Formats: sequence, structure tokens, C-alpha cells
Amino acid sequence: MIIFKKNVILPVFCENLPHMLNNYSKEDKVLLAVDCIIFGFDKEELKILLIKRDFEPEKGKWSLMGGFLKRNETLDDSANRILHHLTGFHNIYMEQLYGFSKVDRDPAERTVSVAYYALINIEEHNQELIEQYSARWFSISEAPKLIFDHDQMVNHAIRRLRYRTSNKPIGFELLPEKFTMRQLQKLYEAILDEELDKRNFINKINGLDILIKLTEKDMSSSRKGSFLYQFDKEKYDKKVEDGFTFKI
Amino acid sequence: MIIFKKNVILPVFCENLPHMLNNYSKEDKVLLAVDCIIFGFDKEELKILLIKRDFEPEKGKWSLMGGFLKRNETLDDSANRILHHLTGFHNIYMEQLYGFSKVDRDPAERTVSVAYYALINIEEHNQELIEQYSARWFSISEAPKLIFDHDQMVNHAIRRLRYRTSNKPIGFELLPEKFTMRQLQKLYEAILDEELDKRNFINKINGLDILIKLTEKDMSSSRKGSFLYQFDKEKYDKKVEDGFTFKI
DNA sequence: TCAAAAGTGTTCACCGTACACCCATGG
DNA sequence: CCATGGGTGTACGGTGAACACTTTTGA
Repeated sequence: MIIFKKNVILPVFCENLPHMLNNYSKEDKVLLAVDCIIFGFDKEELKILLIKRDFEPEKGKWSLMGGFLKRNETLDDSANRILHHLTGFHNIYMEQLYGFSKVDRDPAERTVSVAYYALINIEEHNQELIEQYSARWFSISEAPKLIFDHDQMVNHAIRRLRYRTSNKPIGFELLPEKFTMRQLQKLYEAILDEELDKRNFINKINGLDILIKLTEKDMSSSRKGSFLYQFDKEKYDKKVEDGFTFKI
Repeated sequence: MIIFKKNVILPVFCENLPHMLNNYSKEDKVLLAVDCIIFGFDKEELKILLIKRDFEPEKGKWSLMGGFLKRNETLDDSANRILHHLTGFHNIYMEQLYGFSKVDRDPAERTVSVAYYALINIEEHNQELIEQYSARWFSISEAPKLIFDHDQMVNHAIRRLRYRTSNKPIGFELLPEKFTMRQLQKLYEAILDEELDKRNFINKINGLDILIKLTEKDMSSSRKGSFLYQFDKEKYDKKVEDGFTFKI
């Protein structure tokens, strides 16, 4: 057993340890950026929304949508603000990903960037705003090379999205409110990048018992038409309270 | 009363380089802290290493070990530096957790903190350094209330540790090089906070085929003695290359 | 000889997966 | 009437979980 000395504060300070200073004034400050990987789904493919950067450095190149943290906002606030600017929406699903901090990641100035990923219903984006930013949806496989370490951020986001969709029902954020089983399956196939068996998929989803089957049909995809479903958030929340864990 | 310097923005860089058309100069800069949740395991319980803060604000309270990011280092560098100061070791297993950014999280000054968690072999820590910092190991359940949002960081770290130990063999970082099956099981029980069946556990571990069973026995725990094992990193790495995924 | 921990296999239930045919409809 | 996508159920194997007794040896 290890014996600890209690309450001993040695007067000898380790000089190069920042926390030992009695105020923060000597510490370096940095610019803190927030960059957003914005995912959408267009019925077949997983896409990301990129902007054409209109300022130096790297002007004219494709980039994630980003901005800098302001003094009076949290990182989440900042990501929300950035997403709002580009899409016009509030309450977008988003999650903090990771902090990227290579010293020379931005050649203009030392900047640390915290990446967020967001999920939006691709049908609802605001076309005007997107044009204002020269933004464009790219399927993941056809996306251009991005500036700085943004490609790395995107890869990180895809990994996280895969993990997250398999234990939280966030996939629905990428779909319209009403969707067919087929669309849901295609979405999961796009995210997981693998084909799924139709019957097993439907059995699994129905087994979760968190969808409402509507009487309406979507007649656009076939002659027979396919039933529309809705995510039942209330039911899901209740089940989670009772110990249910989403798993797909 | 100590007066802290406010966030003074010095737009020197950009003013001296007018050809660089970036608009970074108007942006706020922040102090970027790195705080480390350091886990250890003492054969029975999962523990964290806390320090008694010896400067204002919150002097004398228990806190995570932390520091500030320096201009010329990455977040990982910074975490490594901080861990090295407290433990004397390099090459400690660590992983970035999450960025905490509540505007008033540190009452002294606007600070964003990126939390890291680290795993160390509790038997190898440097007693002198730990005393210098008035540091102490606390079992998770008996840890005191921490300053700022550090409790939240710890909770986050425990969740991540649980997840990570179930898909990467990082548990071994917390054990001595040679360990018994019993110790390994106790470790997993401590991390997952649930009891495991001895036979099932051993079958599962043996099924992974990533341990070397030594001929040595640990005679300290019983009259019969129990065989010692070692993690076979080479074998594990080879298996991973061949598509093996650790899962426990 | 007894106490205390080490070590060892089998059975069963459930879940994930593979797999094929009929239905409804518009053209 | 036919082409197209929609919708449905079962069988099998593998994995995870439950479960109890023997071995060793120092005191």
C-alpha cells in the first residue's frame, strides 16, 4: 500500500509548469476555429457540404464550413452559429468530434480547430445561402481535396458517424420526416458502406419498435407504392428511460 | 486581489503582412488548457490521480493535472508534457477526449480546455513528483469534488475508457508487464463496474489468442499460485493487420 | 485437514444471417 | 399481362451466458 502525505504543499515550484503560476497572463493564446462536416443524404449517397473559400490563405479551394470561436460563446454555440449561417436552420443535429492542433495546420497563423459534424435533411437546405457561399454537395467518394487538415476531419467524421448511427437513432436526422423502409435501408447502407439484406434489415428495425407506420404510401418509387414511416421520438425516449438501448 | 489581463488582441501579425488577405486579425483568441484524467489500477479499484491546486483561483481544491497549450506544441504534445511533469514518464498511453468550453468555466479568465485521459501502471509512478504536486490517487467512488468542470471531464473519461477497453487491448496499460488472469479480470470488472464470470472471461481472453502464458507463477495471491501472462503486442498487431478486431 | 484461490467444460437460449417467393399496380 | 419494386418468414449455426466441482498447498 502506498502511503500518501496529505496536505503537503512544497514551496518549491516547478518553474516550467504553467499551472504553478499564480495567474494566466504569461500563457500563449491561440485562435480557436470550429469546422463543420455537414452530412446529407440524397436517397442514394452520403454527401458532404463544402464551400469554396473566398479569402486567403487557400482562397478558391474547397473547404469545410468554419469560423472562429468568439469570446462569449461555447464551442457548441459556435458550431450552431456556423451551421445557421450556411443553412438558415437552428436545431441541427451536431456533435463535437475532435481537436486538431498541428502547429502549422493553417499557414496564416497558429490555429487550433475543433471539428464538429452535423446531419441535415438535404432536401431542406436553403439554396440561396448555399449559393452565397459557393457551397456544393459532394458525394464522399467524389469530394475534392480539401484545404489544411480538413480531409482528415472528414475521415474522422465518417468513422464517428458510423459508430454513432449504430447506437443512436440519428440516421433519421438525414431523412425527411416521412420515409420508406427502403430509403432508411439505403441510408444505412450508405453510412456503413455495405449492402444489407432487406428482410433482416426490416426485421431488425421493426424489432426496435420505434417507428410509426403511416397509412400513406410513397407512390413515386414503384407502381405498388411503399408505406411511409415516421420516427417515434416520444416512444423512443420512453424506451430509453426504461433501459432500452438502440443497436443496429 | 489579483488583476488578470483581459483578452488583449494584438493584430501585429496581420498588420505587418498586409498582403495576406486573411481576416484572422479581428478574431478573439483564447487560452487553451489541457487537463488530464490519469487512470491507474491498484489490483482492486480503478483510481484517478488528482492534484491539490496551489494557486488561485480555487487554490487548495482538488483538480485534474493540467496546463496550457504553448504556441509551438500540439494538443498531444501538451498532454504529453503535462503527464511527463507529473509522472516522469514518456510514452504514456493517452487519448484526446473532448473540448470543454463553457464561457465561465474558469472564473479567472476565458479558457477552453481540451481533456485527455491517460492510463498508467500505478506501481511505476514517481513518488517524489507526486508529492511535489501534492497529488493523490483516489478511487473513482471516493474522489472529492473537483474544481470547475473537472468532474464532468472525469465522467466523460470513464465512459470513453469503458468503450475503448471493450474494443482495444488498452487495459494492459494499467497492469504490470506480467499479470495474472485474475488481475486482468478484476481490472475489467473495475472498468466496466460489473462482475464477470471467471470461466467465461478466461475463455474469451484465451479465444483472443493475444497473451503469452509464462511458466512463472505469482505466489503472492494464493498457496497454489497463479500463472503469469504477458500481452503479446507483436502477435496482436499481426492479427489486426489480418483483419482481426479485438472485442470483449 | 482445512481454508483459499486457481483452474477447467458443457449446455442452452438467443441473435444474427442466409435465403426465395408472392403481391400489387401502372403501363 | 408483364415488368418493377414492395413486402414477408423460417431454418441454422455461432456466440454469449449460466453454471459447479476438483486441484494445490501453506498454515
